Amino acid sequence: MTQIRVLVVEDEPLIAEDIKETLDNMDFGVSGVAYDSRTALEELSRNTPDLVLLDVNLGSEMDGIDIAQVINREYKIPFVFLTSYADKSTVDRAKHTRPMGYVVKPFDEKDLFTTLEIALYNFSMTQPRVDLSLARINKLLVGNLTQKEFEILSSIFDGKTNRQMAEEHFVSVNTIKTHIKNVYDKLDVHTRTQAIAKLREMA
Amino acid sequence: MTQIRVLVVEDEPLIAEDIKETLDNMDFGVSGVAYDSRTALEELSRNTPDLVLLDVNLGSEMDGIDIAQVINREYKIPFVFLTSYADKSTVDRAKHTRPMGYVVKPFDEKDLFTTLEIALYNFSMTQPRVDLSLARINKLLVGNLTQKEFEILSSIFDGKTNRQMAEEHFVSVNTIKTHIKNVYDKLDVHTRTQAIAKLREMA
DNA sequence: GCTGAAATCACCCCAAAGGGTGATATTAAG
DNA sequence: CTTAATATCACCCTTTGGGGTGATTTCAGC
Repeated sequence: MTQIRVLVVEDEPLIAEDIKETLDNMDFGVSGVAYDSRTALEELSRNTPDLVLLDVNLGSEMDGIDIAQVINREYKIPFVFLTSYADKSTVDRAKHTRPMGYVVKPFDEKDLFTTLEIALYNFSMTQPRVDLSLARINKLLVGNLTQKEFEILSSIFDGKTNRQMAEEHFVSVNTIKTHIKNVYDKLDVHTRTQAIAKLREMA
Repeated sequence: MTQIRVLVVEDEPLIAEDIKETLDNMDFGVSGVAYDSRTALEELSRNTPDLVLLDVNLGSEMDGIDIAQVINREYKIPFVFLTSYADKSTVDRAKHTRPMGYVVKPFDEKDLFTTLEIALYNFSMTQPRVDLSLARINKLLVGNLTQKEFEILSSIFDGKTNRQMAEEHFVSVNTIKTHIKNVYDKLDVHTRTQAIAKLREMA
């Protein structure tokens, strides 16, 4: 199973270890752990993950929110904030970075999993296509759709017609129809609106 | 403009007044304010609102969660919890009542508005038809769709075909098609998937 | 009692979507 | 090297959906 690669940015080594262990037992793989912002930025550029778990309060010059801004500007991958307490002004600042989710410490294993899952799903649905991670996200969340099938499903989600998709992908309408047929089979639906409803209920 | 009628259940008179003022300046009308659970239940039966803003911690025998259960059982209208602090076990209990949203005190005006809006929208989309309040919800959120048009739009959202809708509404497919045409005109779209996308972006 | 909005339905036509089958080229994995 | 998965396309046919027009009924508001 292709795993989602998660970068954990957390200055408390004990908590970081806890998270790492928890993630290892799920369908998520830890691509790296950073105890400070500098290491986090290095990890991002050298070993770009599919998702970042980001502690808001780091002991270093840059805090989690600063890193979030870098991610938005340069990497365009989803991230989820880790917070120990709900300081209102910090939460307000954090909100503006449009995180895909929040996890409150001490975290619950199941909650963590669900939050990451939903974060990935929503991200994949709302962001401009990020082909690199699409296949992985899809494998974890939707089932066995291929990359192409997933892209086409996303287009359906956006309200595109078969003709539009054909033009965008530089293929014939017949090809699009074939992909859609496969999607329907895999999702066990018969129309595009049913497919959309199915996606919604899976989120 | 037909207003959404909101019942405010909050034992702190000062906060209750604050909320009332805030709501009065929006497209929401306050149908009543209850300082305790008994009054809340009376208001619910005598003057049923479209939505309830529910403080979790009331000073009385029943707390907000108990009231939420009554609402789910007997009124089937959406409600949003008001909480001052995020006590984990309370939040867990609250979650099981399937609230349509949470507002944390001290609340932000804009947040309150958005939360209520989304609560109404999601409720209208996920619950079995609640015809009484649908027209109002629709007027506030969607525009000028008639009640029937809105119901049909909801069915499209659920992935129904025209034939299915016709059977459910005991009318001909032609009638359904006419309604759909009107919906498309009003939403300025041309296909059902576009209509769904439009609804999503409005939420 | 007239007006207008809403809901009902019937035609028409054409475009789009769905379902079945089969074929081919490429690539990844064993 | 062989196999399986993926992506590509064609052809068929049927169902569904979308657009245009016009008609009737009902009901609330003026």
